[in-house]
Amino acid sequence: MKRHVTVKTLAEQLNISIATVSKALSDSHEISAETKQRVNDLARMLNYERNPAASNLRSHRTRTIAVIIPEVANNFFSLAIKGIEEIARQHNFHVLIYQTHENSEAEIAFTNSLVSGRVDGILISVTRSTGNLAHFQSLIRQIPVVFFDRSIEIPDAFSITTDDYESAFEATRHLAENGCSRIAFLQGLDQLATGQRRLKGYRDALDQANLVQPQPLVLSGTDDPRQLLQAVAGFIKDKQPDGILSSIEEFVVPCYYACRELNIDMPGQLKLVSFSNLQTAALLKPALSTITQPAFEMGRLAAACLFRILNNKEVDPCELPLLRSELIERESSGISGI
Amino acid sequence: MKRHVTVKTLAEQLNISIATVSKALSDSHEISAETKQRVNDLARMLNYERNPAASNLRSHRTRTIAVIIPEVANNFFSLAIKGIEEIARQHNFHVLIYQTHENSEAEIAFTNSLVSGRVDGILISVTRSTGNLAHFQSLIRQIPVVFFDRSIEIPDAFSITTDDYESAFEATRHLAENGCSRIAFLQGLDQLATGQRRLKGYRDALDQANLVQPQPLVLSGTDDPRQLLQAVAGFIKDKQPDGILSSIEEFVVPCYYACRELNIDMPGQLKLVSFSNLQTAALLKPALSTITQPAFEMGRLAAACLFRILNNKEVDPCELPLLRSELIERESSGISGI
DNA sequence: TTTATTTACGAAAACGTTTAAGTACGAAAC
DNA sequence: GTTTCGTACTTAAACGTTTTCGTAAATAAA
Repeated sequence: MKRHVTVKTLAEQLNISIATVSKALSDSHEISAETKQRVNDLARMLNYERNPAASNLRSHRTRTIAVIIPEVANNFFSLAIKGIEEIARQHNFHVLIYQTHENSEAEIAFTNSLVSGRVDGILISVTRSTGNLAHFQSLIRQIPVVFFDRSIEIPDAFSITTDDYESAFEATRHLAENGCSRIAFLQGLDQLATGQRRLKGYRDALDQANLVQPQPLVLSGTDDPRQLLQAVAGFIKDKQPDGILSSIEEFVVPCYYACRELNIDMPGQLKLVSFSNLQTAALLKPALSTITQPAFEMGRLAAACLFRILNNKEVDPCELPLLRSELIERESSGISGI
Repeated sequence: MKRHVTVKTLAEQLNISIATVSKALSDSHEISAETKQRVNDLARMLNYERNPAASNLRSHRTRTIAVIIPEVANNFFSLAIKGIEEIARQHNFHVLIYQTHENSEAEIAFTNSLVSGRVDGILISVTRSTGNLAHFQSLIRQIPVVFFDRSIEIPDAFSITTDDYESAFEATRHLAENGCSRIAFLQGLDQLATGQRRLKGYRDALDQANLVQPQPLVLSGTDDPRQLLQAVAGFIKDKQPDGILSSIEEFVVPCYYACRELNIDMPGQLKLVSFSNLQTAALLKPALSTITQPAFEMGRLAAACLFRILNNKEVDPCELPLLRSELIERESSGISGI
């Protein structure tokens, strides 16, 4: 095991001080071009890599960001991570991943463990049960934070979201126009502003189409994914909707299975539109109508926003763009048959 | 902005030395129960979080692992990450994510940037074009590395893989038994041992069924995902297979579209089985027959293996379990119609 | 010529931990 | 009664950078 090469090694071999080496490596203007050249050459030759711990400790910068999300194994979030990682790469930053599994206590534990200088900034899509605003109030005062998709309502918080209200409104109207009169809403994000916006879009569209039911047709999400099928099947059997707008992708598979189980023809007896980033939406039977969020673009934008903040550029929380989702009408919400 | 709380703060308030504080926080046997109690109480009260950089620098341990994969936005890898993250959580470790996008130079750059003490260990699923064995030879001597799924052939390297040969063999036989005589293989991992094993399973099964063609029916993957549809459609049109075994999930959507485009009835004229972790496989039209790898379990296992190594437990590279994939026969490889 | 200013570098002090080595004290061993 | 030992601490030196401040020489301004 040969000795690890440090700035000291380089300094000794070149007969200069470690300060000069350090400055040369970070391309300081204090150092002559010639010296920089010599240092870089030797560094390359000896495969020198600066020790990140020492560097972080001294400089209070980590070149690392954290991404906190409910689940990695989800089409939306994995696409978002892809976008985030791409931007981080451009800035030569490292990316830490944390999954909350919709557990808001884990979320708090993660953020707490991050404020002590492990990362320079945080990108977060909160748990569906996140309610502790005070925690985030204090968090965003300690470290740069950008929320994406699932944000919470804090003034001055940076968040990148999509046009939840408009797309839910449009999808609901689309169902109404295609003949649905009992349109249900599968809510997965009850407590969140994101979920509330989608719900409001749905409600307003119902209102406008004069389809408001005496009893609301809204199903709240369950925590246990294994119970989802039963919950959805029970809901459909019970409420007999002829149209469904699902606010999260997780409901899609249960909906399809429930229809098979209950012998319901989709889209004949029941039409479905879902927020979803399924690559196979068009290949399903029937092809799924989706509200497709620009997940990749959201990841990129959220990360870009964070880096602007980290680079001390002016960012106005109120002027962040609202990304547009796309309603893609396919068989599941169209006329029967193919 | 109030002063950050460090061991020094705690030491001063308790009138003990910082060494005692540090040892108390790490539950050293040198410290009395009473002192530990006092330290921990104060730490909690002041929201003390140990500075990771200082800790890493001094202790040469980071409590961080890196995961290097081709893509996050892929059902197999996102499930694997989920498993990895779960195990890392149990050990209170942090997880860094790096995407290579199948670029082996990026892979080398990542690993090089990691050996200088940024992480304690690496989990990697290599690029499909990874060929530089020497690089990995030297890497595994510098830092604990565990390969998963896409491994490379280095003696003494730890790798967690599935029964690629057997499952490819079985799937091919399944196609043959269901009447296919011109069975093609869509190769996505040409250079890798993983891909070679799958190819061999396919070939041996063809051989056994006496279905070897004079001209091999093998399509190599392309680098550009946008060209995949054209490549697949061209291949099918050209070679006229009546059965396809696809070695990666990326070929699935192109296959379905190609069939539509070429007006080929699946499974009537062409049957398909693919390595895949699609959640919607059963809902496609026709439902997709898959070889489903235990991605989540692989992630867990690979991570567990890495932690055994990090904890200096004996691990014999040759005795690592071979995980079993599951062949799930559905409509796409079955009899026509539903 | 004298006095600023600029350029290129060095000395040394951080950054916040961990840990090796040392110490004081009481209890047990002889 | 001395010696040994274990317990519960302290001291001080790392770990490998970055950064502040200082300085000598060279150049420009006066």
